[in-house]
Amino acid sequence: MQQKLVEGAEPKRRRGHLRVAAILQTAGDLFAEQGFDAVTMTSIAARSGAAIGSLYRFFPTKEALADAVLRRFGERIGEELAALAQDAEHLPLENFADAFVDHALAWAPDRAAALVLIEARHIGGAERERLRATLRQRMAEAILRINPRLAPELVAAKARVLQQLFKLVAAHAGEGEAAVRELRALVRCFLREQVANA
Amino acid sequence: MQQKLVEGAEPKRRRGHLRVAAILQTAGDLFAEQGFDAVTMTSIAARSGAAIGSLYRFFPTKEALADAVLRRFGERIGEELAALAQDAEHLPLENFADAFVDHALAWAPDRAAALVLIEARHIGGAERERLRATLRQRMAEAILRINPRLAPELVAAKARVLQQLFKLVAAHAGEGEAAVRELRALVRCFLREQVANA
Amino acid sequence: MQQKLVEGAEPKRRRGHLRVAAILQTAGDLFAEQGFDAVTMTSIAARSGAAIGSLYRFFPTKEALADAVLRRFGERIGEELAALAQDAEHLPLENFADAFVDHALAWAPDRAAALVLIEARHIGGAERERLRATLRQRMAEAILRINPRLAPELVAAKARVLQQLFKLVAAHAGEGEAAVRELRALVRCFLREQVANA
Amino acid sequence: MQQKLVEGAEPKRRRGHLRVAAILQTAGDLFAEQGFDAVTMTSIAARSGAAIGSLYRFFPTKEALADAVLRRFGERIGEELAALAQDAEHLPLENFADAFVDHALAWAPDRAAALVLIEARHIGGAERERLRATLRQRMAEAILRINPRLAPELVAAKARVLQQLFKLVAAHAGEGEAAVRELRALVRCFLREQVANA
DNA sequence: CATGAATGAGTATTCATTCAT
DNA sequence: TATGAATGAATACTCATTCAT
Repeated sequence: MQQKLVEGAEPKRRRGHLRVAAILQTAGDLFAEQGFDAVTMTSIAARSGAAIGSLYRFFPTKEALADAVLRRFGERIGEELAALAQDAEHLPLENFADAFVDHALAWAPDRAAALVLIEARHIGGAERERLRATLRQRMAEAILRINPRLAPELVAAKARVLQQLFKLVAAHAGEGEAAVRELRALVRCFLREQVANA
Repeated sequence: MQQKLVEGAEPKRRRGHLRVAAILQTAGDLFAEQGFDAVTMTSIAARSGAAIGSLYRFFPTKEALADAVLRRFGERIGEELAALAQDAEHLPLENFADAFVDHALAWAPDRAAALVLIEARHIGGAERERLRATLRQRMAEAILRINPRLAPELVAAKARVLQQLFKLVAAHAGEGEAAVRELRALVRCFLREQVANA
Repeated sequence: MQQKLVEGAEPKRRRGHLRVAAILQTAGDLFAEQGFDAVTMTSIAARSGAAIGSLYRFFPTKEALADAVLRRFGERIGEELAALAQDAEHLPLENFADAFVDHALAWAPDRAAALVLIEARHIGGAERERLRATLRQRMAEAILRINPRLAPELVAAKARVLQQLFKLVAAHAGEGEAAVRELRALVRCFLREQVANA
Repeated sequence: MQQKLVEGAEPKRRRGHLRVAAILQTAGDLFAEQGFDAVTMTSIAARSGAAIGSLYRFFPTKEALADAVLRRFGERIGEELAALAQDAEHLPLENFADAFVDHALAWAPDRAAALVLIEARHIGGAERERLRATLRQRMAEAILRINPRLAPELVAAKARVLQQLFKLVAAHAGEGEAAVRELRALVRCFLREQVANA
């Protein structure tokens, strides 16, 4: 009804950039702790040390903020997984499986916020789909590097499973040695039998 | 609607049971569709044909209602999984793996509500923990039936993985033939190498 | 996004009717005093003795409430003016002019709220247009009764002027004898020269 | 408003004047378009090309700005009406009536902003009263020129009516030939019977 | 002086829960 | 006992105003 003059603009000064980063971090933490709906914009503002008005200068709605959190997560994990996919070529299968598990465990804390937001029905499906597509793409790359002769539709199906395995491993973060050993074995089993020797 | 048949208690009690069941079912459906926070007590009442006041007679708070939904889910899947665990003794490993996958896929719709509620941080951790414990217990039984010589702590670790595999499979519901084949292979792989031959 | 169950429903009990009437009256007064935007739903609730939630049971938005105020005004003044238009037949021209002025002066306080709301850009044009059309219709009836031979397009143009004269007179409420005499003369002048002898 | 007008002040002062004029014009337009409350200081700044901070240098509050808009309108229409009042002496009654209607129609767009602000209860009654007094004064002058023998209190009452007639005519801007003819007749009727031959 | 980022009180609206009928 | 009208605390979002740069 009225032009949203600068709303949602990129911050122009360093202080703005720092503030945006702080807000995103805080928001991610809170979303992970309490879920999308339970988190109030006021609480995000308070915990990130910003005024409520400042929050809205950078993110015009709560959903836009959640979108941004998700996007930032997508960018960061996208890069990480690209590097991981690279490893699929150099590393022996066993070592790659271990690297895969290590990555998943390391990312577990950050995943929490992303999971909450992906599950939340409020978040624009666009951002969600983009993230999903990115992850699946990375998984497909890894699989193709391990076994380049696989048919495309098989790659797709296996990429989905591998992606779920990433989630599965992350869900075990902080469970102790025995659990990690089981996970390593499971991933190796999958990579050996369903990818390498498919 | 009917007031005093013969002596009151019995028919009333039955009516009450039916009403409670209807409410639980409706609530579960709505939670699955829209998430815990998005569902209003009013909408649950309306869709289940109860008055809002009646809702509060049976469940003193929204969280209590969610707890009850979760508990009912736990009871039902607990029984199902007990039966599944039984099969572990009679069936050859491959067939058990298939049965496991079939069960997980069949339960997928009902899982939706449970997942939403487990994720929701409002739900009393008690109910959540009880559900988790039940499921893990059933998984442990199945594993022990496949390989009774496993050490208890190993059984526990593997039960957790198996439980996550149940979730992983359920997450693939409606994904098509190729996906299901991958899942069957994955579960077989796990059962053969990490349970039977551990 | 979710069914608005009973929201905005007609009240079913007497208490509800009284409450609705009180709210409409209060809202009209406040709108007249302070203008649409300056009035808060909270202040309407407080002054009418209702809880804010009760306000929203009957009127789902602030605009809906304003619409209702406008509609009630339209209904009441519509009836009044219909009676006035009747008089155009029985009364001599001079007396009708006086009656016209008297009516306008009597309605002045109620007009304030209506004017504010008609001016407010938020109010649904539908309600506004309906009110305008009603008033113009009554004016046209009066004019036709005074001079039935007038061509339709002339009637329309003169009805608009007469309607504005109604407003003009109302704007003079509380101005004293001299002013009223001037107004009576003006209206007579208009009716005699531009309606009766046109 | 002027601080120390010795050196360097001139070009700055001129720039300031231009800027102030631009702001007043923009503010007037926006108030007319959207109403007092709906217009934001930010939007006025943006549309007038000024920084929000500059806006507040010239006008300490939103109401002060509205006051200034109203004052400027008063000054301009005051001059116009003074010229119109002059005509009352030279022109025959009929021609003066036509000039009156023409002026009112020509001023209609500018009136919009003034009307909005006069209606808005935020505006200091002082400015409002001053404007009203100016207009009534001009109308009284015109009336006295037409009929110098009228008693002062009659002049006052008739001036009020004439002022309302100005508003009434302005409200008909853009209504077509037939309407304008009616208005001319109405004004002539008033001037002839209630002023010239009173 | 000019700028526009930051502030936070204030607003419409929702919904879990209570309680009079 | 059943009902659903009433309650009001809580929440997302806006915008006049200030002040550090």
